[in-house]
Amino acid sequence: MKHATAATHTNNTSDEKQRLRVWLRVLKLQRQMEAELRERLRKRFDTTLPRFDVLAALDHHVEGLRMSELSSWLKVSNGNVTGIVDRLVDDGLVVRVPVEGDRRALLVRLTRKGREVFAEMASAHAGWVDGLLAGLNTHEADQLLMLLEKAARSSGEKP
Amino acid sequence: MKHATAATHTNNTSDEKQRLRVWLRVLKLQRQMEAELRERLRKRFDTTLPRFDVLAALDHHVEGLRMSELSSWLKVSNGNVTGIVDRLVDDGLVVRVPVEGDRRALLVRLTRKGREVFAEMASAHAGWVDGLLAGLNTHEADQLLMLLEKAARSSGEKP
DNA sequence: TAAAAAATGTTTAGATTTAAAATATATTGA
DNA sequence: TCAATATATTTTAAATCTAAACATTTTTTA
Repeated sequence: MKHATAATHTNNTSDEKQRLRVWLRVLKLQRQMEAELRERLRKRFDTTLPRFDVLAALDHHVEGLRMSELSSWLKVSNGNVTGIVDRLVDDGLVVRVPVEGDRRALLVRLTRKGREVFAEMASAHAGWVDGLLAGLNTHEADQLLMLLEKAARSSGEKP
Repeated sequence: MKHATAATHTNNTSDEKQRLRVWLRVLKLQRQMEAELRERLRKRFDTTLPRFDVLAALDHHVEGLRMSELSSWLKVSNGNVTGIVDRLVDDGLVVRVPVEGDRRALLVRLTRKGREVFAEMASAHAGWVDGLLAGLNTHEADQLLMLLEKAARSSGEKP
């Protein structure tokens, strides 16, 4: 017996185009929201998104993170984090603490001030995101969560 | 008669958290895919994502785009495009053409070489995206498209 | 029509970003 | 031990990015 035609089992052009559209729409949403959030962070807190991201990561990991853990958590390059942390140290929001037993490594931790400042920012930020995505009801947000998770898993496997 | 409780009609904390998770997952997917696509563009074509984006925009608009149209189409800042186009001009992939009747404006257009080079890149790029999102079937991709569109519309209205 | 306002693009200053090289420290193996 | 290797971080070079300042040109308006 013959197999079904290729189109039944493999990707055809229209599927490829559809997935490309998905990717372009992810990009569009991300850029749109990121631009809005960046502007609000700047106007209200005089800070930037990368700094907020670092503070969020450190707030989530109360015990602190090594530089390399920080960069892999944020999915940015290693050297990148150095400059951002430098500025946060200047602002007194984080500190670099030597790691006992490994003089190569440094633990980055929030200061008390850093924790306080971040709490304020995080609250505003969550409200902004909630407002921007207010057009999605609970069911839609659930579905989106699930599909995005599946997409991320897919794109994370392949490479 | 008393009104229903607030939770019935307004966003509660759990909804806010859920929308925040949606945003974080959009970010994660975008960063993951963008990192992968950037690396492949670099290794295979020795180019960058921003340059690819400009070429794509110009390929889509055969008649050419003004600098300001280009930056608003790509949703990046005005001055940003200047440098990227500069480099593409150096590479002979695009040209700046004066606009008749408005000596302030410049039209950016692909050269023949630019069109040829982009065609190759675009084909590979579409294949990469398709591969990265291969874990989504047609129905899921459709749903994702719809939900992302709705999310983008929502986040685009508020501001 | 002359001055003000708006539009277009570039330049500038500062921050972020990656990839790659450099530096410092730790671990391993002969 | 001590050289080779691995790990952690910083530094560097080049590109990108935003916001704001700037120069030109066009449009509006008084």
